[in-house]
Amino acid sequence: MTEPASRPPVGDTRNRILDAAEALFVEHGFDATSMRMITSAAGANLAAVNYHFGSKDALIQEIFRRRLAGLNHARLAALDRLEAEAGGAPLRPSAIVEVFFGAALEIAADTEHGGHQFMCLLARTYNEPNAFVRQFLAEEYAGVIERFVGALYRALPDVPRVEILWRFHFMMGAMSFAIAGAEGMQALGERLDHDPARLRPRLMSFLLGGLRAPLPAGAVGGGAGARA
Amino acid sequence: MTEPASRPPVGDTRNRILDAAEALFVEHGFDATSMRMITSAAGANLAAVNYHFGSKDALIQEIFRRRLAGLNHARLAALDRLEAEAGGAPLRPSAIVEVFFGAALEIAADTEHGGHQFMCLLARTYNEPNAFVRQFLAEEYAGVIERFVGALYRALPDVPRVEILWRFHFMMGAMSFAIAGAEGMQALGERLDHDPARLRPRLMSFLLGGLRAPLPAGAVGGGAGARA
DNA sequence: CTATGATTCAAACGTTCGTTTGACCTGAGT
DNA sequence: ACTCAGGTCAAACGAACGTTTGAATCATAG
Repeated sequence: MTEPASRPPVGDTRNRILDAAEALFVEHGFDATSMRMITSAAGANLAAVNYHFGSKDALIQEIFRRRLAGLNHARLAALDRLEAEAGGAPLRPSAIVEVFFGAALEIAADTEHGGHQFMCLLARTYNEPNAFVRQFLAEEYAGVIERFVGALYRALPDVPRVEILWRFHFMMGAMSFAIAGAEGMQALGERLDHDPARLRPRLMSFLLGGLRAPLPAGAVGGGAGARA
Repeated sequence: MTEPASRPPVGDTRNRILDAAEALFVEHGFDATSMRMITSAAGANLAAVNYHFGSKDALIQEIFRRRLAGLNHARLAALDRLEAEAGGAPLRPSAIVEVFFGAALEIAADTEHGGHQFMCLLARTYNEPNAFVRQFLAEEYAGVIERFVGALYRALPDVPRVEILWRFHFMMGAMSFAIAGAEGMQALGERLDHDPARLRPRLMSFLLGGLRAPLPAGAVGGGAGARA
């Protein structure tokens, strides 16, 4: 049998390693987290990572895979539902933005099961120079981005597609900092309430304001974006 | 004499190391760039880094120091000039945003002297987990952020200061992705023109749209932000 | 009870890391 | 000519890295 699925002390070494590695990668980064740190934090033997995953790189990929699959599937399903309800009519931009970025914020609000830690890791990884990590993220996201950018294009027909792509990119940056940068922000001087319940409306109004801002002078169709 | 300042083959090993290290850090990150990569790219001996800088960490700090000092000084000087011209009247939010983020985009547009490379490195480093890099950035930025957030607060008296702080943070995220994420964006599927001359108005209209967006429901003074 | 496959373990592998050392070159000061 | 400080160099340092190995352990199936 491949998965015994019996009672309590099941093959959980694998999961303990995934959880410990995720937390350590958030705290120190990929390169600065050694196999010995991971396995000792997980209470496992040094060889356990290579036994269960094959290599450190494969462990990193598995950490992202197990979380991103659910996230992006939920995003696409929610967009499908929205478009089905609209029955061919273009969606409201705010609804599209809510689906994509709200899904991320919901995971980031889950501090119990490591969701917040993972989203910090993911947000930082967008700018990771490591080649195979970038490629893995790009493959995992390509289809989702295309779907959402397309939906926004239909929702904002006056805005050129390239402008929507750029603004989507800007929105990703704002979300990235909203999730991962809160600690770094407190270091930057001032007090701020870090209530995760208030983060969502804060980020959403900023994102929508940016998305629907008047187009820059050079762009075609130079008018305002559209209604939300 | 400390600086000979004589003719051609002056003590430029130090500068060659700084330039080579900057480029390599952009391409591979801090941890993945070894001293041997740096010194061989700079055409110097392996021991040269420790001789001229003391350690790898000190080299990293010096790379940021020599660039950030000028950038943040220029930002503060431009804000001083703006406030002097206004003669006590609050500034236009768009002018404040232009000064802070325009200064970064100007350096990022300079591909000749490594400005673009450095801004990519800086943008990525905002989310760097490395402890001493974070602290160094925080110290370097604390005063500047406080000045600009204060100016925005006077320009937008209806917006609570904490909301301005958050939106400034979001704007930093958008700028970070605007500068550093362009390559990662192309990997995400679609074609996009990467004309640096168009990047600035694109980002600026997005930032201003977000900054002046209606406040989220929970915030005090729930009205719109302000004029720009 | 024994055989089997999966898992854990201590120990070592070879490599690369950042740093240090001491000799050597060079050019200006006396 | 000699000194001496600033700079460069090849070589080595110990430590930590990711990975591999082969034996020990364990639960279960025959």
